[in-house]
Amino acid sequence: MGFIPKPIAPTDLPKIYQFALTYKRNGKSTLSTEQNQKDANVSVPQQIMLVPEQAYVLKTKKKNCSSKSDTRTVNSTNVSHVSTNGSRKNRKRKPKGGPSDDGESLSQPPKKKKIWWTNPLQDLFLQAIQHIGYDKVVPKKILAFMNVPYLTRENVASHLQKYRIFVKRVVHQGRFSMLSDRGIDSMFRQTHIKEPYFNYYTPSTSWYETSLNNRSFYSESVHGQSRLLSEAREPVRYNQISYNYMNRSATYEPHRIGSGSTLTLPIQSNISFENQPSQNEETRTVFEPPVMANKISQTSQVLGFGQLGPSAISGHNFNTNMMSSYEMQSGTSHFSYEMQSVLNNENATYNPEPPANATTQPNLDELPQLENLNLYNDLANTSEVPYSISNFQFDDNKKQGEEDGDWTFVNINQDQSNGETSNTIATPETNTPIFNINPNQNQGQAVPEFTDWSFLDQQELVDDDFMNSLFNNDMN
DNA sequence: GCAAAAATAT
DNA sequence: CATATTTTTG
Repeated sequence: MGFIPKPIAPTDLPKIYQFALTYKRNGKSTLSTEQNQKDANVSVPQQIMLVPEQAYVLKTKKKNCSSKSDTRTVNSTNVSHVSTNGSRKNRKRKPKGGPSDDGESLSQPPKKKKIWWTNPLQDLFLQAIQHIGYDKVVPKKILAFMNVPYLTRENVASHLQKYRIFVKRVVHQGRFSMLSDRGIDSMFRQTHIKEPYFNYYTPSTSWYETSLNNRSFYSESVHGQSRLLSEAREPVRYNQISYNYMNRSATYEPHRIGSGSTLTLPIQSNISFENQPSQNEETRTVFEPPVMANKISQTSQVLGFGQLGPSAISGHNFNTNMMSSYEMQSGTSHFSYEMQSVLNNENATYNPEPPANATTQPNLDELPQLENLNLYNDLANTSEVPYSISNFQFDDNKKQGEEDGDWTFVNINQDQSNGETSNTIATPETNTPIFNINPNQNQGQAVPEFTDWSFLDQQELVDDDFMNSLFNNDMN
């Protein structure tokens, strides 16, 4: 006869009752009218008025003994669970505000409306995380940033929980050694894309798997080589994402910024160092270009994978993965641009601002072009591993995990003292070389030559890893 | 009936 | 607040 939007309120039931009553009396259905509702309100039986409590009882009973017959039972005490699993908790869940037996409970719907995380909401949510910083983000801050009236802290907390689980899963799966927040966010956002034209992803695949398998977000390898070894860098493409998602993702794409975007929301994350594995909390200098070129021997730290063996593990330290986003274009690095933004945000503390006010666009012209950090320019001039330009010392305080197949930070050492460049990957704690990563060199007997380069194909290694080394480590 | 999402409890 | 558990939804 009609529709009652969920959640069903107790006051909706008289209407149903009215329909039934009218039908019974007149032998036909009647749409709800003012008159009908008035009639209903005076004649609703007590049982129906108590339906909310009933429903709870019934639900509980149904779960245990699947008794569906006594729909009239109110306030049954036979609600305790019959646990078939001894270890399982067996508590009764009370609706918030606890419905009492009096009629007052009827005026307070015990259920909250279920939040539907639409794409705009989701975007805002992700922007909040980006703005606050992954390691500092808490529900309350997100809530303040989002400034959506009907959202509660609980809503946000629940969603944040899901987000963190997602992040953890992505990291653990090890498909990518490092992901910028752009990568993570776009993947996470995929889960909430509901528009039909996005639905050519395999429906039966869960959203994160779909995202992980969707390699079109990442540029293909060039010249049949690992991208890692190539200077050519294709821009990340967002072919299948509508413009409003692109806007957020291409945070540092200068030509796109401000060009009629619907989402010019805060683009810069506040990089937090607080949770970095550093002994002190003092602000560290993360950038010092002039030193780099003259280094003979240097070490940087990147994420590695299970190939490194059981010792190369860590917990889910993901704080640095959620850094500012950026986009590389072929041959042209925006890396220095990125660095400047990092510096700008170095001491940023949480400062909730309405998204509309948070559109800080870095001025490209004012940014020093730190050519020494132009990763891909350097790559163009070397046949060696791209992280050779890293001269940041790494922090040895990384936690070590237990499992094989997990990821960890590893040290990548470059030594040029012999006139030749040698690179090794080493354990983070003792800097013990695990293998030689120079294809044409063998760095000593203790270090087996490394031949399996397949892991280099797995991810957008270079920029992220390098960034990671910047944020994690003191300057050399 | 399952799994994901969201709500709610701890 | 983080996380565990339950409920709702698709």
